[in-house]
Amino acid sequence: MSDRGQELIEQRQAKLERLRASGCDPYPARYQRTHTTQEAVQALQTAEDKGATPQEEIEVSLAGRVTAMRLMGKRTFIDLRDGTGKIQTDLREDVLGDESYQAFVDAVDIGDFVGVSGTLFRTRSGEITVHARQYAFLAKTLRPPPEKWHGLQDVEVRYRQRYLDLMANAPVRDIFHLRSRVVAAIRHFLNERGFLEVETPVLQPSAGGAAAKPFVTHHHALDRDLYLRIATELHLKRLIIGGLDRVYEIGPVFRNEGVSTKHNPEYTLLESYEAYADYQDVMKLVEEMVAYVAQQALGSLKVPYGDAELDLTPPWQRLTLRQAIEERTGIDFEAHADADSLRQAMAPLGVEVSETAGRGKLIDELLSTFVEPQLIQPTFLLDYPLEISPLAKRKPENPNLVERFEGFLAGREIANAFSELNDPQEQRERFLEQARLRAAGDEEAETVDEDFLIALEHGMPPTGGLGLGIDRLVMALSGQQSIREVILFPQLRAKE
RNA sequence: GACCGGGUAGCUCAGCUGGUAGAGCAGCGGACUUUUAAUCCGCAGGUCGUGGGUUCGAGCCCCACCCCGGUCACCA
Repeated sequence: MSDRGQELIEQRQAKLERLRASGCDPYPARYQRTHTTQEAVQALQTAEDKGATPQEEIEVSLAGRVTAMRLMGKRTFIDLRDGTGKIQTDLREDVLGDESYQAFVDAVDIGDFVGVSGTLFRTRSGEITVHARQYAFLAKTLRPPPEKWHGLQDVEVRYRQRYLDLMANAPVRDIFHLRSRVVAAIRHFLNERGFLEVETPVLQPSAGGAAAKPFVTHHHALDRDLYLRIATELHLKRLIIGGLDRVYEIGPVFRNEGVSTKHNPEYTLLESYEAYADYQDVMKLVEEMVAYVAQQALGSLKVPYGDAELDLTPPWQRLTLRQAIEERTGIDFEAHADADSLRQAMAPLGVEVSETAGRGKLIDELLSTFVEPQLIQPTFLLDYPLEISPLAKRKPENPNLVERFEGFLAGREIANAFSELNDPQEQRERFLEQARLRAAGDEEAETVDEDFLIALEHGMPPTGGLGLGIDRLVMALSGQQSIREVILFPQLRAKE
């Protein structure tokens, strides 16, 4: 910290000591509020609407952070903000007394938490204001807050010290209020449909259910490595097997991969499983759920997106993955039965692909490069290649494809779902194929989960399963282009 | 991991072709009893990301490193 920064802290510490010396506790244990700032504003508006006369005074005690001060000699205006809003308070020397007024002015800083009690009135310019008769310091601050007008712009500080970002930037607060409403709406939607919310282990002996590298940790007492989950899928299916016919979990999963505007190593995933449903049923569930969430959280099914808008009204566009890729690249992957053939067909497109990529990886490359960025309006792509879908059930009429869809919105994948594979023998074969890929160097291949296979052998009903990225959904609904803007504490490199 | 851009006062930002570091807000002192980014007068405040180098002289040029952002790679 520079001398200047230290000087600003010392000035505030001196004020703190002055308060203490005068017998004032700068950090009292409690303060009795009668109103939030919002309630106080409403109280006066309600009284005015009823035609109250100015003589019928409304007494309030409220508390908040000082966000602005206008000192005018014998009178000082202070803006107080709490979690509900902001109100102006008016402190006058002739009301508080010389000594008390001066003590306040000498000690207060922007950022301090202060309580004020008095009566409500409107200033000449119409601002609802508390005419203060008493004040109390509730928490003295020792560091200066970000600048009031431009807010906090430095993205590094915004992410590392998110509290400053929330303090200074109202639109940031709005995003996280929105995020909370989104999650609440999802829970309400699923609960109403008879889904049971459950929690499954974060620490797992082997991490399965998705193609991703896990984080490894170690349990000392058991002296064994454990993995942070990369998905909740395999445990939720065990619950379906156990007879909990509709289950869901909302929680963090951890994937040991790079960060980008679309990826954070830990993110929040919704997974749901419904017995006796297939992927067509899940598709309807997703579009209805997202529409419901938007209506609840935003009050509209139309969401601004740049100059255009996203229209979430069901039904969403549906097309097969095969059609989508052929329309945008001219390549029909069904006409290329092996990786070499497909790689040759892709050569003119100029995409870089690794020499070792299998046919499924190549198809996925076509999807993510040429199709996904163009899927702005909500769209379902159906019927994915078997080799990149080891947990999904085959299409009866085409054994190379599975009953799987992904949902896209704002050019990003937000959902992935399938008719779950419930044939234990086929699941075992699929795992063994994954094990071969892993042995060949694919760190993201599924591991054979023997315990899960035993569970499947006890019988799982036909089931439709879903994974939906909460962060990406919130990105689309809030118009954000970076996942860091919708995660309170995104992953950053540790700083000395 | 590669490439591009960025890091200057507590905050927001200027800083020319290399010539002794600037503003606004915040702070401190003063004036001020209807302000709303209050206003007015004055003052103070800098390891220019870090470390080397070139130069008479570096915020600016060169090298290395750190951190952030973006693109790519990675990531169904």
